[in-house]
Amino acid sequence: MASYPYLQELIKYFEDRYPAPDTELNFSTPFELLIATILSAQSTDRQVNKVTKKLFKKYKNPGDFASLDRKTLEREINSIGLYRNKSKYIIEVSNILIKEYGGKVPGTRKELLKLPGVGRKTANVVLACAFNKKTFPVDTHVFRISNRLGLVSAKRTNEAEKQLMEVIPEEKWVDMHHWLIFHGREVCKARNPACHFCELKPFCNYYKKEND
DNA sequence: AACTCGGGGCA
DNA sequence: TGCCCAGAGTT
Repeated sequence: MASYPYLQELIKYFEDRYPAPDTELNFSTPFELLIATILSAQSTDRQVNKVTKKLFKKYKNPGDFASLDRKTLEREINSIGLYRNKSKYIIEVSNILIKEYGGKVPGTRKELLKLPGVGRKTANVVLACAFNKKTFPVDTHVFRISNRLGLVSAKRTNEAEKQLMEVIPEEKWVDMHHWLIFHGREVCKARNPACHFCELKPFCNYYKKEND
């Protein structure tokens, strides 16, 4: 069992400083969570939340989306990047859910990954947040920050996923996912990270490397 | 492994 | 204005 020497300090730092994670937990159904997560690819939560708030007032279940004309859906979500692809995915997913899964979101990774527009990260978010399954969603931020902090040493997201699940206590997986994303977006950016502002320097391999 | 989708945020 | 991004699919 791997361990991380600064784990308790890290968790306390995030708990004290960063807002309670709510992005993925705010949706009332697994289906809404799935759609919102598909929409979130390469897009900020502000963009996505703005759209989903309106969208889910008009359309709530797979049936509402399955019969939708693509142009109509595109107009609803065109303030989000990649909106043509996403419209297509959402309508296709909705039809598959109706035909194959009785209108419900499937609860296994294998089934989720077969849905168009659903990759490893989206599947893991749905599994973790809607089905309480043991997964650790890894996106580019989680991957970058967990490597910089030495939580993992991984060249692929799948490796990082496994190592994070070994190092982080299970009850903190979803929180840590959001904390790392928040930290990655606001402070520990891919380029020009705000190290001067970051109190995690003592734990950070990236900072050490840049300053020796 | 590289390329594509894409509007909005930010320098 | 130009650069980049809370991914996934295609070639």
